[in-house]
Amino acid sequence: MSDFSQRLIAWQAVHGRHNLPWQVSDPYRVWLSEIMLQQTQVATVIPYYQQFLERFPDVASLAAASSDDVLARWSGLGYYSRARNLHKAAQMVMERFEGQFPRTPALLAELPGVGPSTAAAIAAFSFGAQAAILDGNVKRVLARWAGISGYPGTKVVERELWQLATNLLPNTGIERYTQSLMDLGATICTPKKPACMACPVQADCIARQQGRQAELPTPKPKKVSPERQTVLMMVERGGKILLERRPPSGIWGGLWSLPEASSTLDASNACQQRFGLNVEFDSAGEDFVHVFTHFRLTITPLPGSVINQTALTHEDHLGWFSKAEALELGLPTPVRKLLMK
DNA sequence: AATTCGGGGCT
DNA sequence: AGCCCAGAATT
Repeated sequence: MSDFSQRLIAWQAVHGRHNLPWQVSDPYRVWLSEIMLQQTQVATVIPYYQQFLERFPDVASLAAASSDDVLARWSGLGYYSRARNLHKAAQMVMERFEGQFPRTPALLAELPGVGPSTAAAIAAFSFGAQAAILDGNVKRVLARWAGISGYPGTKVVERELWQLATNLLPNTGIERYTQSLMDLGATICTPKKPACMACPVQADCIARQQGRQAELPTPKPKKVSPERQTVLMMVERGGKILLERRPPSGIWGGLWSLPEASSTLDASNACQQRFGLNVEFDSAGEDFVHVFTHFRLTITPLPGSVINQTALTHEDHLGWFSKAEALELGLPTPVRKLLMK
């Protein structure tokens, strides 16, 4: 049983990934990579990671940055609460932990954006702590190897997987073992068509013995994703466009976005009410669909020009930007696409 | 305990 | 057109 970890460690040494840019012992770099990699694939993260490190080479520089600067570097990666929490956590490391990352999973998990699995990964990679991770890769590997059925998002199944992950930990070599689980899930024990013949634990894998690789882990029960609709107003005045900073929570929290209207008919009224602007709108652009995890958003772009300004609006969450200036901001992807056209 | 957070890559 | 990804915070 304990030989599970030894087989994985031996396999990783030969067949694992060894050249990922965050495979270092600097806890700042490990932490940054783990946050970026939450629900995000390695290939997507790499360019963001490198640019982010150039701009914020250490935790002190990140803590001292403005939130606009941090969000701008995150723009396009998604799950923007990660960027807000990252910034807060950097400040917490500076103030509460005197610039040094804490060394235990429990303390690491007190940083915003660091949950149980991420805390364990940071502690294992940076400090060699005996801590179990449980990300999507590990859930799949363990559910198949141990033949655990049931959707891992439910509490019962998740508890069972955590228990198993903890029981399987090796006494030594935690860094390579942790990496081996991620590597196996990413390269061999893949969601579809796993390469079982190349797997170091194929001999005692329950899913393989029972031919249930395609059924495990049990998929999330699917629901129809609702449709939503919005109008994004592209209000121009003297070569600049009006952007609005979104509230800190909810969709696209904290990002700069085109102001929304509930309908094309309401746009003119909305500009008058909210911005004190008399705007003449052109005909609407072509609708396009932006897909989120849990709903589909149909966007109607609506260009318009300011006729006159009836009230002074010097609000902190509003701004006029040239196209070039706007593209430097933290923007949601569909807004970025609209501005680039 | 279930839902809410993005976006891209892959099949 | 779905599915999945080095999940956590919120409700």
